[in-house]
Amino acid sequence: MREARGNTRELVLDAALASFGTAGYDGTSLDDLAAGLGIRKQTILYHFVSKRRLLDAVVDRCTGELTAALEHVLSEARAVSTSDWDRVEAMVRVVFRIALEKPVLLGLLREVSRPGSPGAARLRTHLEPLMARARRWMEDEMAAGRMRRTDAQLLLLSAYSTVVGVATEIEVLRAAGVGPTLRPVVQRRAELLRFLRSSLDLSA
Amino acid sequence: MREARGNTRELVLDAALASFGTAGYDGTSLDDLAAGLGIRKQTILYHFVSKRRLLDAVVDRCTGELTAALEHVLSEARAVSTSDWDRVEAMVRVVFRIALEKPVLLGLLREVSRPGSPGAARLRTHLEPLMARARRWMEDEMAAGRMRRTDAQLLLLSAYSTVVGVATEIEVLRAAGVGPTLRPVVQRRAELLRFLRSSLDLSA
DNA sequence: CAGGCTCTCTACCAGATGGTCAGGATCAGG
DNA sequence: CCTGATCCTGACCATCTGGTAGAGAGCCTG
Repeated sequence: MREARGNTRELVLDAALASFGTAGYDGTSLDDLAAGLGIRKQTILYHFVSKRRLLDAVVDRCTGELTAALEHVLSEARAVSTSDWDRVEAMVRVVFRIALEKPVLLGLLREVSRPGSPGAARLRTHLEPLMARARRWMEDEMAAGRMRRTDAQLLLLSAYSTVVGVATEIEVLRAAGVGPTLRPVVQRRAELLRFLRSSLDLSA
Repeated sequence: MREARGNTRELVLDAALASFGTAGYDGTSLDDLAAGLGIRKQTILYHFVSKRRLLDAVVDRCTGELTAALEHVLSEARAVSTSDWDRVEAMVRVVFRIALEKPVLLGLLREVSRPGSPGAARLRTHLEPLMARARRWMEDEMAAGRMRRTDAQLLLLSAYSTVVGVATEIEVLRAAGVGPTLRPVVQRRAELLRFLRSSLDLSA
């Protein structure tokens, strides 16, 4: 029996992302995952050797998407505008857009960023270059006197967790029945930007 | 065979808190939990009927501790000072102190606050009265013109998630090897207070 | 001492879990 | 038409899971 595809891998990745992001890694069974796809568990194992490697593959794809989106918006912003603040704002916007369009991705991030979680290490190795790059940028800005001088690493981690926190909050709101209204999201984004701006103390 | 105690229940609760907070609910097995205590799993089930109820008990105790600490600091602050802002600040301080002293508690909160997690409902029922109370207070403040008029529920949820986010961040820092230095924590707390102050727009 | 209560244990179970193995179906190329 | 590669599956397995049944040990009370 050979179905239409070639895309089974992708389908499995999608389903795995959804399940890992909502039920968690331990809360996901290969049998359930397969059943949801009308497939047998052995098929999953054929494509991804083990459950652990399936998680790795999911993390790889997601961080890939994320960094690609960030790269894209960065290069675009660099082409159009000269202001550093515009670039920061663009990045925040893209993170929020992702959070709205693909909420499961936030769930996965939450699941996999727990210290001690399988895949936490992998996430870190993927995010490390981004962090390093941002840190270098901030240190340059500080050296040039365009940014208030503080601990770049700390501020960066703080900004990261705040952005992710706010984005996650959207999910909480949705779960609390606040509904798909866009207003609170926009409001929160504005507040966050204000906060970041004062933290960074950028001369716009 | 009867050992020295009567405190087995408490020991199990402690261990369960630690395991649920780090490995998660699904990632915790009663056998491992028992083995860590030099005990058989059936003893755990004797005290807490089922794994699910064990989680409930852990959540109950933790939210109990938390609300007790908040109540305490609130009543104390009310006795000593007259300023609303002092009370807010005192509450933030107590949350940070808890986060530093009992980091596992944050882990549990993180685990159990995931939408769809078992015990999420229970957490909500425990936190609801606190939230309602805070909302009433904020609405009073707004009515009296001492606070900028916005969506109280939204602002509250935002403040909650920010506080918890920052407190959790301490754990992330610790995991990243930033060490038990107090400086970043104090710095973050100061930033957070500044942020809350501007959000609330309290006339101190 | 008898009998009950509290606490912990051994023994056991049915179901689910991740994973292995061998084989069946389909297709491309020689 | 044969062969090998790709993709998928049924049968099977060892292990672990939460949970049950029952017994025995220490303790208190009548």
